[in-house]
Amino acid sequence: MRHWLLKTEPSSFSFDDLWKAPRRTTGWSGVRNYQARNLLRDELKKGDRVLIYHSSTEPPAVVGEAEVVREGYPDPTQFDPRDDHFDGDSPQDAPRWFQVDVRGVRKLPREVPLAELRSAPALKKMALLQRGQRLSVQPVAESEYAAILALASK
DNA sequence: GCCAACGTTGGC
DNA sequence: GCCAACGTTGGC
Repeated sequence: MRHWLLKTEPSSFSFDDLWKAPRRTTGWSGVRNYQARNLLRDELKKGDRVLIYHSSTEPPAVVGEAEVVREGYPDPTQFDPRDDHFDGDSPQDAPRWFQVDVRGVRKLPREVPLAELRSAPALKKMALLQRGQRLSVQPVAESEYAAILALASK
C-alpha cells in the first residue's frame, strides 16, 4: 500500500464536502496537470491511503484522511462544456484527464498546519515542503505519513 | 495583492 | 527544438 497527498482548495471543495458526500465518496476530478494525471491514472491503487491538504487558505493544513476506492478512470468533467474544467481538446475516445474515487476515512483530531510540517525534522524531505513544489497529487513516504498522523494526535 | 516557481503555448 | 511570453499555483 502506498500513501499520497491530495491538495484541494477548501473554497471549491473541502474535506467537509467529502465527508458530507454520499458514502463519503467522491471522484477526485479537475486535475489538469500531466504529471498529476499520470499518478492518478497509473499509480494510485485501491486501498491506498491519502492525506487531504487544504491549500490557499489560512492556514494551509493537512486536515483529513481518505482512501482510494476506485482506480484511475476518465474524469467526466473534461467533457462537460458547463464545467470549469471542460477541455474541448480532449478526445472522447482517448481521454486526456483521469480521476480516482476517494472515500473519507477520518477527519484528523487536529489539523496540522503547513508551518508545523515545515518544522518537523521527520518531514524534511517531504515533497510538499520542497521549494517550488506545486503538484496537486504527491507521493508521501510511509514514515512521513506516520509522522503527520502523530502530529495530528498531539 | 505580490511574486517566485513552474507549466504551457506558439512563433520561428 | 528553442525560448519568450503568458497563465497558474499557492505561500506569504
